[in-house]
Amino acid sequence: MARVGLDKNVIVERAAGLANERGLDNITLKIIADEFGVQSPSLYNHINSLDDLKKSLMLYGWKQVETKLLLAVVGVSGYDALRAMCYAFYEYATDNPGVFNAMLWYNKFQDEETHNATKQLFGVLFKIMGTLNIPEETINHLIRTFRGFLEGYALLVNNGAFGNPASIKESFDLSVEVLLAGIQNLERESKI
Amino acid sequence: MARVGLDKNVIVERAAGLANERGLDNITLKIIADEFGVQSPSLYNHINSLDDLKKSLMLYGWKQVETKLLLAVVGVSGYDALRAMCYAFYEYATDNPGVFNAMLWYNKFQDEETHNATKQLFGVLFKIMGTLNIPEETINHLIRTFRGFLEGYALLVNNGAFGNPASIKESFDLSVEVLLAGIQNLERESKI
DNA sequence: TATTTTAACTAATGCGATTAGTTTTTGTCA
DNA sequence: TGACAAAAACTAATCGCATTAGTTAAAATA
Repeated sequence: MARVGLDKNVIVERAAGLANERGLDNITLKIIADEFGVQSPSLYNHINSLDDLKKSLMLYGWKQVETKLLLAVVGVSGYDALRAMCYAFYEYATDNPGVFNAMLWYNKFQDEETHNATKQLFGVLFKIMGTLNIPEETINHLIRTFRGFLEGYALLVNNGAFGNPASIKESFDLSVEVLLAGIQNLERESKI
Repeated sequence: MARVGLDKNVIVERAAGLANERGLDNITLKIIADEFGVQSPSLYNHINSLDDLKKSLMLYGWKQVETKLLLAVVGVSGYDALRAMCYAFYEYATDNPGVFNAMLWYNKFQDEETHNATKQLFGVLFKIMGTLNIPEETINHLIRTFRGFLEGYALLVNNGAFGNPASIKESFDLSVEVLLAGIQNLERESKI
């Protein structure tokens, strides 16, 4: 009955690793508990439920993504900054498929905490697109455009939905250019 | 012990309705069996497992989407046809959130049967983009672009990930125009 | 009409999340 | 230092679910 020194952070981090290895849907409290050499009910001293743990996983992921994306735009501006953020997000999502799934599904938990996890990220996006003379309302729309595409594309990649693996990177490259060119085009034609 | 007259199709259709109402993750064999006034093990005379049922749900969804999208492009061509398909897909995905989830997740079951469910759809997409003078290889990339965006955006909408519901439609409208303009732009600059 | 097949049934297993109640460790305060 | 309170582990038990095995009755077929 020696204490292991668990706490929520440790559990979330281990769960993140397991989710990435085995898939989010395949992790159980039993599996996590075994990792720590502990009985599964013991985890309830640190978490409220499996759903609670998955929500923590979601927040953990968004915080990591935020950090990664903010780093990616240091010293870059305009369309290049947007491009860099797309690549950084894609890299995180495909490197961390389990955590990414939690980020995806648990959008439904959107609340104050979630909001805070991505506050800076939104701030930076507004700044970047602001320098491109895109009005605020349009920026809100375009963030959704990128988010939809990036989450969707990464999800398809992670689930092996694309037959030919060789060209997945090329498809992503082209997709990003299409999005950026589309924004430029609408801007030029003053449709934005 | 009167027979109810179940078969796989009936079960799949009922499961589709339940999934749309309650969410894919919340349907159980018990719930489906109750709907038919039958014990849950009885379902095993018609399906192999819950996973098998979800796979059927995925195929069912893709077939419905195919039909809907093919209808949407009757009498329309070029970029207008692409636009029409985007809207048709989005409508199906948001009208049928449960089935759409099955379509999404069960990409991993990609096999001959799945392939057949969307064969015509791909054919039509190639035809449409072919008339826009887009080379075949690029068409393959662009289908992925659209698929990523459409599935991702619909997923975010279905999960309530966007705060302000009022402007969700506007964001979609703009997103589609960005994509179409992006393709046009790259084409004009001969980058495709 | 007899027989085979099919589709329902009941009973049972096993797994996972979760809860309740118990014991032991650890940290705190007199 | 020693009692005590809090925290973290434990065991035992419940409940709901998917799934399997074996049984019975209805339908289809010969």
